[in-house]
Amino acid sequence: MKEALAIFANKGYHTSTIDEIARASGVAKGSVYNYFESKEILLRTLVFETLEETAEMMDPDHDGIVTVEEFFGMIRKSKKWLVENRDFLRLYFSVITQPKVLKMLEKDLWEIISPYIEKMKTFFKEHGFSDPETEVRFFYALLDGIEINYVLDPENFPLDKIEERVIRYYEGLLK
Amino acid sequence: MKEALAIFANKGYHTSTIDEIARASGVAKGSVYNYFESKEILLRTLVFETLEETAEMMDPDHDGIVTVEEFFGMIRKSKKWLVENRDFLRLYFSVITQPKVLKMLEKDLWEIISPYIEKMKTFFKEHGFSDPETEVRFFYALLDGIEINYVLDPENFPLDKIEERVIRYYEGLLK
Amino acid sequence: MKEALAIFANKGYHTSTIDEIARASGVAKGSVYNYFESKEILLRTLVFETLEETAEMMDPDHDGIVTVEEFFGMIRKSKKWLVENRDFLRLYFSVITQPKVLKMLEKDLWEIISPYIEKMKTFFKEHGFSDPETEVRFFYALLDGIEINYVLDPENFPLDKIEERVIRYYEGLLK
Amino acid sequence: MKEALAIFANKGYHTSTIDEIARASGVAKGSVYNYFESKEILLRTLVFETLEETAEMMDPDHDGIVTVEEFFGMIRKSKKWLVENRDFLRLYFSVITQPKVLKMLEKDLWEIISPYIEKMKTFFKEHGFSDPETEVRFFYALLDGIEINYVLDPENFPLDKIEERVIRYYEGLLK
DNA sequence: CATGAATGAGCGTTCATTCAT
DNA sequence: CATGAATGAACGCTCATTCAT
Repeated sequence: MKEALAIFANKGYHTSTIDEIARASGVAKGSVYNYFESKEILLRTLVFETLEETAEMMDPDHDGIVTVEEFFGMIRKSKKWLVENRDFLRLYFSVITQPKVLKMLEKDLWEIISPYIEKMKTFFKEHGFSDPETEVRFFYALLDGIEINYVLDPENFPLDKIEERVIRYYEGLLK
Repeated sequence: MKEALAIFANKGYHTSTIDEIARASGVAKGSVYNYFESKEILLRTLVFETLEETAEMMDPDHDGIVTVEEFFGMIRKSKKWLVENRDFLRLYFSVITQPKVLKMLEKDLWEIISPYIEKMKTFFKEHGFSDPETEVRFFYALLDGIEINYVLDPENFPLDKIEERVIRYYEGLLK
Repeated sequence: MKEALAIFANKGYHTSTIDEIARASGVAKGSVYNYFESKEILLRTLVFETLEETAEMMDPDHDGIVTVEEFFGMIRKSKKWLVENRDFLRLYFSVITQPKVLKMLEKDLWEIISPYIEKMKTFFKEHGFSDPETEVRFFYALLDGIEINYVLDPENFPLDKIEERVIRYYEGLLK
Repeated sequence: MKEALAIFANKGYHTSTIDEIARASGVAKGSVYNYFESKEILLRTLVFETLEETAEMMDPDHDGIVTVEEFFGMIRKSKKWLVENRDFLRLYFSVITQPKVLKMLEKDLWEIISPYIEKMKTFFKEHGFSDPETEVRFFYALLDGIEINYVLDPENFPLDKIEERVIRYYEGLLK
């Protein structure tokens, strides 16, 4: 799976071949099929496991209430993760923008993501935002936008400055 | 090209076939090759022409100075365009996140986009932002994030509310 | 036809396209079909006309009897023609060695060639060769071999010396 | 490869299809590509392997000196081989006369052939020929001419008589 | 008679998947 | 459970040929 991730991320799903992945992993092509029913399921498994790990790691709260510190902590953790997982994120974006693939993933993706959305909704609500629903969407849109811009041009995108910009912005809103 | 756009957008570049596009367009497979040297060039042409049109249409200023009204006008136009061009945008995102394809497009994309970035940089500078460079990046990241979220889930994404949210935010900053 | 010859000779029949030939000739693709029913017939016509011209030009005798001088004259003329028609000869060899094409040409080729064989048979017979039939075959095989060797490597094949070698050989036999 | 040879020889390289070769060989089309990277490489491999085998088999001398007996033996072996390998030879001639293909083969061909040319040059030199270089060229041109005439019309070409004719000729020269 | 856009059959090649060993 | 040869459906692309203008 490690090799598959690297290859999918660098060449794109359709342009990567099972043969390539097998060779890079040091196993025979046939062996890949002992672990994954199909190329699509390999991708799916790959994306999910990473996503679940990430989600867990990123969980801003482990007790049910998101504090302001946890909120900012999460933003900083996001950035760190982003830098360390460029490859995955590029793959992720390329996958979710492939209509067919999206369909196959979206239900499960939603299950991973929705609890976070709920928690953030509560967080914004408790800090006096009049439309927490929209606020969450706005917040995640902003993060997604930053991620995609970083992933597409990691050399030039001023990630640190943007991070500070985001934090200062929410500091203003949350105080 | 219209059919190609629809098909590429709905099925993804690699999953779409020339035969399909030809049939949908009511011409023979071979005829496609009278107009486009290859599948890749069809895609490229498609993306570029739409992008150039859009860029021109979206130009916030036609005199050299971006006013505050033009800035907000541009945001509103963006939203309108976004709604009307879901298909294209889905294709666009799926294309720029495909590593190989990106390489083939990036130089030319940059040529289309960079003038806008420059203008916006000047705009933010003249309105007293201390780091206009970062501000532009932040602004475009936000727009990209909104776009991608809308495109991936147009039914549920509260585009209107988000638009108002963005406008109110920049009103606060620009007054 | 001139352009077709050049192109067929340089790229081979199957690798050359009608489009290419039309463009090189300064006419439209469709026009080619006003003069030649098909690509194959263009080739056929080409080969034949050149072959007939050549045959006529090469005719060692115009009165029915081949003299020794005419015989040697013909050898010299052959060489001259060979140098001037490398292109055609390469095409010719590539064509007659293509089984399918051969079948389509062989009957007509034979009609062009056989009178010469007959004349040469008589020539050798009258000069005391015990097996004129074999002698003619030997003679033409020798010429063909020289031609093919020259055509395949015109820079290095010592055509002049070989010509002298052949002439001296037959001088020995014919005196 | 056996089937490929037969098919290439009988239909010509460009007119033969991989599908046909696969079917004749009793394997699937895709399997051909497990053994040969491309149609061109299949052809190349085919020609080379046969050529190398032949060259080795035809080697007139195994000790460094070509004797007169070995010389005549080689001519006789040539004839035998020629009769048994009509197919290959037809393919061979059709290949070397295809301009493009020639380019791709010529360097390697030369490496196979040139040692024989050298040996023959020495042979003719040691038997008192004033211009061994030309003599070798003449000799091989004669053989090539015979081969091509035989291959193009095996039913009628008097191969045995020609062989005797050649041998008698060189007996005259070498005594 | 010239044109060149349109056609579509056909081919080389790829690659996910299977399965006998 | 590992292997990798075999499979064949599928696709991009070519090009001889046609025909309406």
